[in-house]
Amino acid sequence: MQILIKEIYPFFDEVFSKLGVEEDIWANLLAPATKEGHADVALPCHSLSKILKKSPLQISSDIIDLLSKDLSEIAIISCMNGFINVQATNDWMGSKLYEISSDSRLGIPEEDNRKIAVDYSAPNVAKEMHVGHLRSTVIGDSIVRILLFKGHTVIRENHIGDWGTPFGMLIEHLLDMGEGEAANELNVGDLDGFYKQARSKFNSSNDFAQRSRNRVVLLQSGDSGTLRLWKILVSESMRYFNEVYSMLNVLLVDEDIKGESSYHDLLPVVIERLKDANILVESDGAEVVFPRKKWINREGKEMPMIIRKGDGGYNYSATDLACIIDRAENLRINDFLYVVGTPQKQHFEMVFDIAEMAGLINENHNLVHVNFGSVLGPDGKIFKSREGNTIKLVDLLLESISRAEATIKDKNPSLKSNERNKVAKMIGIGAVKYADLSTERSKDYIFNWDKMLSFEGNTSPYLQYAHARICSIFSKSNISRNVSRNSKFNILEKEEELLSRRLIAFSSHLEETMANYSPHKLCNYLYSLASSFASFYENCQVLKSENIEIMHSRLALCDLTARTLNLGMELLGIECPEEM
RNA sequence: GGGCGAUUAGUGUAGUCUGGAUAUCAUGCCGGCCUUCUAAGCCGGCGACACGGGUUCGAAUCCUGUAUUGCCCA
Repeated sequence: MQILIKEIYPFFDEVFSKLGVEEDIWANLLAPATKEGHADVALPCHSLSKILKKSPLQISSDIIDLLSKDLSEIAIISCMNGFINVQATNDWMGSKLYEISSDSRLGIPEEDNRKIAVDYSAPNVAKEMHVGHLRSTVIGDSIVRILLFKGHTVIRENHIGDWGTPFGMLIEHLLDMGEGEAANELNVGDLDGFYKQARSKFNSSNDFAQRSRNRVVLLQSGDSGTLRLWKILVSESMRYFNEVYSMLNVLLVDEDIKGESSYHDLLPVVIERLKDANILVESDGAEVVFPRKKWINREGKEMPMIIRKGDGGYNYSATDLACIIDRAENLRINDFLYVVGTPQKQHFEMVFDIAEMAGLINENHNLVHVNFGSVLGPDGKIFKSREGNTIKLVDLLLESISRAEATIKDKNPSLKSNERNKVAKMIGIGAVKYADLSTERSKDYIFNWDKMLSFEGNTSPYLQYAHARICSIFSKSNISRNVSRNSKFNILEKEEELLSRRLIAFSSHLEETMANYSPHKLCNYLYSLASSFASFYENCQVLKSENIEIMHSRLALCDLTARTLNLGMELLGIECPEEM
């Protein structure tokens, strides 16, 4: 209830200055109540006890005596256990709801524009997308959507793995197979099959292995014939990735692709910069940098970050540093967000440290590793199929859609089949995405069909269901959604109060969500909103209200709830059907 | 060996950054609610901060030790 805090702040300011308490002592104490049932906003007085030389109980009651008259329009003030409790009045909430409802942004302010790069998804050319890519893609996409909505300039960067030694072997395999045949296989999405065949030939045939090594040299020296073949691999893979992206309904498009190869020309610059900064040293034939923070390896020796290997090949770290130069100096980015798994934590700490040591970035740049945990199977190990293979992301999504479709058939047989197809996609894809987004991102989670597709608990189908029920009310009435946007909110029942409180809190929850790039906070909020709507729905008749004013007020609550759910879900990258 | 993280009802999960009241929510189990807007729902009950020390008026939250566990280290 940040809105309420803002509103009552001046009143507290006045009282505290009378009492002679400095602003920086009390200002942080005024915060949302820890328990929703107690109040909207609370101020614990215990720590003021030493300053004012009185008991917390005495202080809280003194303060409310000085406050209550002035605030009665906005909130009811009470005190208990040394806390001052501030509870918004229904009238005040009604007027806030009216303001929010008449705003197309639902009360979410735009922020001062920043230029932000979000690095996410990052599949590998000629390799299948699996659940490991799911989290990066889904979390990154939600963060992008929220930042855009908040008014920032967002550069999406999809760093596909399109360079390095495996490409020698892949190109040779493509030649063996014949271009047409290979393109075909990649196009139907059998990337893993293609990669595995190449890999097994590489392991079993010395001749093939030698050809592959020669091919890498040709590729890296820019041989035009080789580059042409390489481009076939890249473009066929991209075609396939785009299919997955469109299925997932994420924003990534071809323009967002930044292959490792695109930093190729910058790699020598990286070496130069590190040399200029006097931090590049030679170690075992490799060119390395020792970060300021010490890391110890298995042998107990201080561990450097390798920039360039003894054979002259560049490491990932070099590409990462090149990318930092590009962002800082060409793109002029303020915030760099890396949506990459937790196992890469040490890597990023080293890279960021070195970027700073080399002066590639300064205090105006904000580099954040938006890390996330792994998706685990039912056994608690990295998610694999029963045969021990990695599971293709497409198969996973298709299964989710077909499971959703079966449920719809069962629960709502009257839905027409073409409609059912559309809804099944929204529910099936939404379920997978929501399951991924709704848990605190740094934690691992166990992939569980029954749970994510359940209509009970904190799931996407539950939220979509709440939305569909609201749409159904409007379709049963002859009142349009627009009409209820001009209605007054008249809050009477306790279910209406709770729903109203939560509707008003949307903007502050979205704020918190972005403060540390945690979409799960938005999920939790939307779930609590849907849940308070469900109680309202059971206990407060809308279309059969006692009188017309109450009906219009309730319709307005329904409309605002649906819009909030819809916008919230949109920011997560999930669609809400009107009927399901 | 070094480093980083995790541990909250039977199960899952929020809260931990920034200490505050009776620890969130769900699932599960038990008991209620459909002649009324989608019961894919709602209402009520049961049940947890890994363990020890410290700091504090106050600790799930901060510090520290132990146990268990996950991940990273040319």
